[in-house]
Amino acid sequence: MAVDVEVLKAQQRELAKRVRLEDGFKRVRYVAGGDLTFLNIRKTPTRGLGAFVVLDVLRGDVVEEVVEEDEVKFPYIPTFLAYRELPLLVKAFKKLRSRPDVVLIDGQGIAHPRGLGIASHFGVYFNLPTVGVAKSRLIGEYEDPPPYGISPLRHRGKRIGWVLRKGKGKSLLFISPGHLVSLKSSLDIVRGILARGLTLPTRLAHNLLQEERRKRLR
DNA sequence: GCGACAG
DNA sequence: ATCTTGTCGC
Repeated sequence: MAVDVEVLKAQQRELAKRVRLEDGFKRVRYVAGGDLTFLNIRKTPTRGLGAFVVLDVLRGDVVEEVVEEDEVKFPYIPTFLAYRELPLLVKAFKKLRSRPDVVLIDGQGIAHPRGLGIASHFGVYFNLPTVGVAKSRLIGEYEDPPPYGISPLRHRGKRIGWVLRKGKGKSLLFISPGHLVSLKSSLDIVRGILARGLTLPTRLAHNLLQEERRKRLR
């Protein structure tokens, strides 16, 4: 039988009660970024690769990289992304020996119908400060931000995140707090990295995965 | 019922 | 997410 989404919704609502939007970090020096890729996206049990890259924002270099591989059986269902990607993200994160101050996850934080995007889910699971960094919108309304500008992401009248435009004619970035990070800090953390001319660790993890994927594809 | 819908 | 090189624009 298929997936019982009602049970998962109840679980998400329960976990969402644990999400805290007060800053729970002392500094933002070691920032980790996590992402996943799949060897064959058309099949649904498929092989997945998960990676984390830890960036030292102060020195501007990469401190640690890890990659893990596993079978991914859960399908992609909008608003239930974590059930597909969290297991491998958890496995990869446990392989890290350094302890990042904040973790960026590819996907939404609280900008989710039940307030529990994958970044929040991951944050509650490890009780660590997390921020969701997505390339497209799941929920919320916003005004198109000007080049190099930002605009708030709102849902039901309240702010749930930010939309950032890196440059002229460039694509958008959807930022939202995951867990133990305030709305303001979620934006400051991301802008702090970009302002130093650094690549977001989520992007570094993505790049690392593309290389690993090509290797194992032959 | 219809359209939207992270990766 | 993936399939895919060069190419147009700043």
